[in-house]
Amino acid sequence: MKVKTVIYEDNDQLRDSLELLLSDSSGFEVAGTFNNCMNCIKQMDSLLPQLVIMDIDMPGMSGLEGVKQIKTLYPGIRIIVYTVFDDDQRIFDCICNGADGYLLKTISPLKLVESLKEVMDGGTPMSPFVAKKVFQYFRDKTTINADFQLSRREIELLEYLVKGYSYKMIAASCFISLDTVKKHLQNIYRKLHVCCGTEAVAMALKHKIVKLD
Amino acid sequence: MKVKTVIYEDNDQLRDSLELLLSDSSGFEVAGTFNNCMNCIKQMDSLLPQLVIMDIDMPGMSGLEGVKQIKTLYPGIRIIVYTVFDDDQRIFDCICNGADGYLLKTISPLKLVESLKEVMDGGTPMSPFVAKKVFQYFRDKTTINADFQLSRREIELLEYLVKGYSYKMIAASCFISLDTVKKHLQNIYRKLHVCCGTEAVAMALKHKIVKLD
DNA sequence: TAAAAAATAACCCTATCGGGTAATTGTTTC
DNA sequence: GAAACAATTACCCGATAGGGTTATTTTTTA
Repeated sequence: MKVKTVIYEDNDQLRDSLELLLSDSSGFEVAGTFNNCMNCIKQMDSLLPQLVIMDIDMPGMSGLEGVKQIKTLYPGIRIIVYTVFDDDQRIFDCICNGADGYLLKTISPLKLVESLKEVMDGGTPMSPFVAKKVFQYFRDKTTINADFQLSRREIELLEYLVKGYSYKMIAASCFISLDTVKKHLQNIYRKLHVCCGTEAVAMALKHKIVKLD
Repeated sequence: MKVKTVIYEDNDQLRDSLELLLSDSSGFEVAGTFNNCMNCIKQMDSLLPQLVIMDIDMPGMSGLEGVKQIKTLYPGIRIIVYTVFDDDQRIFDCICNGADGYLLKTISPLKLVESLKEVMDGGTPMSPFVAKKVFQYFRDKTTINADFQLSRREIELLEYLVKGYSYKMIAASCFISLDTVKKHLQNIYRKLHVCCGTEAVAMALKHKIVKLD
């Protein structure tokens, strides 16, 4: 049983090359090729493919929007983004909108076919450069950039503040006086270099001093 | 020039197999093999490898800790995590601590050697299952879970609040009266189901209504 | 064009916030 | 054992936050 595939690619030559490549490759059957994805939902309705190869930069509607629409209505259809763009924004947008793989056009035809097979096996193929960006993203996002030298007690009070507790509620929860709460918060604001509670909450969450569930 | 490699793996049989596999493979040279990574830094100091293959579950010190220590002192050494564990926590911890690849032990010897070559070419090899988890993580993390029906203006004011602006400062920045600011924030608090500014900031950041840089 | 929603503004009022100053008790750390 | 630090409490005081009520204008939507 061959994999029913639809190709979205606005470059005529490349689109024909892709069709030829897949027709030659045992395992794939090209059900349709289009130079834009403005009617992608209608095309999905009528062609019911198992796999979509999607370019990003196309006239009318971007491939990103196409991925979003198709995945919303047909979450089972596998979508491989195939593009020249390697910037963080587009990569992460496509992933978040449901792409099952992200391949740069620098990939060899052999690797491309391998990747298409991989995605039909439930895998998530991506170009090495994309994989690197994804790993880097995790490292950047989880690195705690600052040590504000807050004491254990101060962090505890800060957690209550993030939860939206008033000074009075914090005092009751910690079994300490209101004045002590004020003193602690005052020290916390000084250490965080902020001047009010709202800013302290933003700072605490930004630097992951306290976590949200 | 062969790639100088060190192997950390507490299963004696597997460790020997790995050494044999890499010795057979043109391109790699095993500089040392160990059944724990308690002295990994000293071993790095003396062996100065280009590549480390790291198991996670080892006696004494976990491979995760090993990755962290080695990457802190020798960021240039490539580290491939090679393990049976496929849970989110361990995968993401290893990535965040600097692993350059994450391979499950279900991988074939051929693919393993390919992946080691890939990482030395600057790539980031990972098992298909790991790639899937990573993509899924992005989708989960960026999905906005709630629609609070805030107007454009309300979101604008909320952004100022997150920055730590006082009501008065917001009024000045938006060129509106203090009373209008109060009214807007009152509506915002009602829509977010919170009762004060600090809680609103936490809610706004939690649900990504506003972003931090 | 009518209705609904968003944005604007004013007034009143009280609880809370948050800074300053000063002092007492335990705990670490050197 | 002295010194430094963390945690605690108290008092004073002014600015701010935030709720209630009412009303006008502008923009959006049906």
